[in-house]
Amino acid sequence: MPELPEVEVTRLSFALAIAGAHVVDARLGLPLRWPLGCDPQSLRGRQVLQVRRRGKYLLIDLSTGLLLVHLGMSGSLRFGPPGLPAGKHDHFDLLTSHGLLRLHDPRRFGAVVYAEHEQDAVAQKLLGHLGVEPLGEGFDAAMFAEGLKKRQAPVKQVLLAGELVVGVGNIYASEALFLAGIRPTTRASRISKPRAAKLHQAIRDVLARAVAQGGSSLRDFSNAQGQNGYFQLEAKVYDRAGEPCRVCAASIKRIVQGQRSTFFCPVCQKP
DNA sequence: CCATATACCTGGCAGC
DNA sequence: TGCTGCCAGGTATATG
Repeated sequence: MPELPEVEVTRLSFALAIAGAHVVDARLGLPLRWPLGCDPQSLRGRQVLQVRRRGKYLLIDLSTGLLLVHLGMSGSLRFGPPGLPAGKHDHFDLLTSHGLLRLHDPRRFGAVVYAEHEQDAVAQKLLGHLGVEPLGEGFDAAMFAEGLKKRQAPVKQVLLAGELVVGVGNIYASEALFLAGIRPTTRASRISKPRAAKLHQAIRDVLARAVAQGGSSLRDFSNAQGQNGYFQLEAKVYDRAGEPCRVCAASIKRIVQGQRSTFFCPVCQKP
């Protein structure tokens, strides 16, 4: 479900409210993608310092250690008053002095992982290979162009891999490639420097705009306060197979790349 | 090392 | 109503 914008929107919606809280209790539901890695009750008494984001991971810094939270395909976080009984898909609760942080994740591809330090092996196995932050200073057009040159895979799959740049998932990969006028099947290595620069800008634009719109709320996404996002209302190609391109009216195509759906305009996007 | 396939899991929906 | 098959926003791991 959540790509970088949804994760960032989630973070923004509860980070300030939870900062400074003390952990009163924690509980697990059914197993998630990876084990927590500690006894949830051992978190009692620790203070929540801040909530950061790295790619699609949320990092909840505690006075000792940190929690890495990933929303997988169907996860969402809620932060609100305690007391609501856990539903069948609520698989992690962090009860704090400021409220209850709850992970709801029907498919359980998400995870909450405890690490003593961000540099520890458990954390680095998940974070260590991640590419640069697309909305940060380190996302440089020239470096991005060079990175693309080294990859033979289709550009869409290079974006999804997250080793060049993080946070671009299946929706925003299709959207960014449309904005850049690049066919998703184009080999990354064959993208010229000017077109790479255009894609670089398109990625920044589409992600920043999606954050501003509160993310995309396909199916069940909403932020930690339960509010929906509106980005999907302005999707140019995603999930629009057979519908007219908003620019040239040609029929939007759907193809499969690496077992994932890709959408593009055959006229606006050149190989 | 690189590129691609597989596995994890539940629910919604179209079609019969 | 209920069955079947397909689809879904991710990514570590296995395989070629």
